[in-house]
Amino acid sequence: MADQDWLPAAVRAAGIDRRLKAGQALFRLGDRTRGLHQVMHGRVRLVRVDQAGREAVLHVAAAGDTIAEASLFSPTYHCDAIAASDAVVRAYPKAVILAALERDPKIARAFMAMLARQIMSLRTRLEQRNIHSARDRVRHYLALNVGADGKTITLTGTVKDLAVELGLTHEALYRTLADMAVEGEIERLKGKIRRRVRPPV
Amino acid sequence: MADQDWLPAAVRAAGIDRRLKAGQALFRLGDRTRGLHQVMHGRVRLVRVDQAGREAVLHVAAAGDTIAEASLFSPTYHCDAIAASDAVVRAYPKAVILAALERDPKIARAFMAMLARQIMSLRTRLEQRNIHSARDRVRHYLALNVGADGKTITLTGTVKDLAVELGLTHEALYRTLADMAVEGEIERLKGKIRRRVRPPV
DNA sequence: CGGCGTTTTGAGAGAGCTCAACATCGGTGG
DNA sequence: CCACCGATGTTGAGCTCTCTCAAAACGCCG
Repeated sequence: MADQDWLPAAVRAAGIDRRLKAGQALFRLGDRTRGLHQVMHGRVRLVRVDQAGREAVLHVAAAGDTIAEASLFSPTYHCDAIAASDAVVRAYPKAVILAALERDPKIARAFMAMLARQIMSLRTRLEQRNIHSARDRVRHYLALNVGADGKTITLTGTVKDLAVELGLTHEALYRTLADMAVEGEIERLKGKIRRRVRPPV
Repeated sequence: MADQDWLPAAVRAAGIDRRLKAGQALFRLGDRTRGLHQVMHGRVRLVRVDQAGREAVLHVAAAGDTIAEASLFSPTYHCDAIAASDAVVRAYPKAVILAALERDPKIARAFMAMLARQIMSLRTRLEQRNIHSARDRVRHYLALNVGADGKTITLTGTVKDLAVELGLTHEALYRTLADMAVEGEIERLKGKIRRRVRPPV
């Protein structure tokens, strides 16, 4: 989640930085929870791997985001955290965070609000996965990620990454984007997609 | 979430009951949030409806569960709540809840833990939706919902309901269950499914 | 320039969806 | 008590869409 502002200065001071290479694991499912992590630089994927070896991306944390807030209340992590790029992650000891939450209702409230936002975000993603058509799934994504102008979407990574996030194969996504571009529903720019409000007939 | 125990007696006393008929809406996406709801009797579905009219079930709350915890921090609801059966729902005013959370760190902590559990549960469902094969999706569900004996799963509703929760058509689910039963992977009982550890060759 | 990952296009197959028909069960009312 | 009715449960057949496997063009970086 982007809003890490609830972290009080006293807690931030207790953070310990750790450097990760792309592909390196910050923690694995089942590991004992050490505390709260905050991405300082780079990006970290939260994933679960099923027995077929398929990766389900639960969340992609960018610089500023915190990771594993839910694990503060759990003895072990419930997913893998893998660096999506070279990254720097700051760890805050569990006890320090919990103490801060106990002490200051304002901090606690901000934390709860952040958890609540995560719940809403996860529900939105669950809704997205209920959409069967690749095109509609893309439309859903675009609608939720338009910028302030209401028509430009900035891609956070490669199209391949987006495919994983959307739960599509990259081929299917490429084809869908190509079709939509041909039909004038979208324009494809460098690292961006522009939605056209009215596709030309 | 099943754990509503964090609700202090003072707050519970402020609850106002409301009776819903099957299919009736408790609230709709976009409505102004009034507070926290707790299902006293019956079941309530949290759903989002896409433009194609397809319903994505985000959560099914049973008796004792609370609803819309996340909406305490949001001005409007972000999904629909529809009674899945005749139901009784108790509403707690937002201000009362927030005051209790502010006052008592223990309550706050219990609330945070519940939000955290919801996040984990949603992530598990997201993982489930990443499984393509109907059979593997059923297996995933069964594995996560076995009872204490490690092999019996109690169905909470109809098979049709389960199909919706799994994101499958009811036909596909019926067929999958039938196949699994024929091959001896499961046994189907009245309202229950029993997993067989070793399918006979 | 060579290598690697992304982007792109092609062809085929499989799995679930859709439409359709029918069986089954529980409740309701004559 | 039985006929009726609606919803659930069940099975069939065809189709569509995405996945899978394959191959090639492109772009970037050492």
